[in-house]
Amino acid sequence: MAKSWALDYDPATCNIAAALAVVGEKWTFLVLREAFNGIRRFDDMQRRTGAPRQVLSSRLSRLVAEGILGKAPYQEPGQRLRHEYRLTEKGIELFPVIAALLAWGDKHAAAPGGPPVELTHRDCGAPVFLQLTCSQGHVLGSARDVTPIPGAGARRVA
Amino acid sequence: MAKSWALDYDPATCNIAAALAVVGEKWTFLVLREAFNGIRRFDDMQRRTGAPRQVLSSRLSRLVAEGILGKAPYQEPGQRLRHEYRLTEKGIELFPVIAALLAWGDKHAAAPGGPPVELTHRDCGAPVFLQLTCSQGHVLGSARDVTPIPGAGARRVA
DNA sequence: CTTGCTAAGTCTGTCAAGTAGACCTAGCCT
DNA sequence: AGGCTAGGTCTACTTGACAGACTTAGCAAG
Repeated sequence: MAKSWALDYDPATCNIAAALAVVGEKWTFLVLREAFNGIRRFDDMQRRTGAPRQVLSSRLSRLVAEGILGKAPYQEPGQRLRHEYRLTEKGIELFPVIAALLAWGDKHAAAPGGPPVELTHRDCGAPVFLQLTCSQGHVLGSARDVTPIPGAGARRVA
Repeated sequence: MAKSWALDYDPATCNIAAALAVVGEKWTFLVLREAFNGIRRFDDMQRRTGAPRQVLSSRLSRLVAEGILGKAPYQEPGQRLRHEYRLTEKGIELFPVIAALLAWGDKHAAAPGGPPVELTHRDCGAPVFLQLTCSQGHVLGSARDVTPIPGAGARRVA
């Protein structure tokens, strides 16, 4: 690899950093994992993530403020009014991030005994995975087949 | 959605948590981003991520210890011996995580002016994106088409 | 040979954030 | 009235992030 073109561009504009500013904190991903598992209640979240209550409270508020989770009141019969947290569309679109972490974890950080959870296609039941694809329809085998190039919003460094 | 099956299983075994234990810290993703950009030297990393030198030092050591980066000596003519950090195969396989964050950031957290970086297919130049696919060849439109099920390593909660 | 420069760190003091555990509150149930 | 539960908040402690100065090795210029 030659000297990287990236050195000539300003990294401050990178949207990875922007995404991480919203969801990059330690417990946030675990909260999202549980949200994708269908967990919606504070105490279930707390028990399953192990996050301190105060941190969980703060992360949930943040995710609601960012529009990744919605907070809605609901009431079960004979119970008092409660709130539940559900993924919004914006939140659901974070799924590839979670799926990619899961795939990597299964391969490189797995506990013995096989994967504790598997993703399947709702319609046919077959296992689901992430694939790098280009708009010409080629399937890419690895990140080595990807070339990052400066886009419309790129700014040269002074 | 009915009561989640997930409540009956132990979340401690989840490989997402295992992955996050390795790469889940605040600056780690930015370090990886720069690594994928072809940045290999400490000072370039420091300047581009903005991480405090001490934190960067500690994150790089961690990533080397985990086998995600390799530290190799090299020498340019007329220069003294230096070290560079390069992604290992294990590190390269984290690319989908970065790509997923980038895609989400482009859509939901973008600065005006368009994406600062785009991913293209090395062979044909067309834009690259992540696609959820099942082993039957179906392309999934959204996370809603995915059903997580307990896998071989799942443990019921007592 | 002394002084300076650069890359790649380490050291120090300060301050924000995470953490454990107790406490609080509203509504329902007995 | 008293107790239970979900969903928090309060307090005190400990860890980690941070900025800025210092260190070290090797090359180079004076």
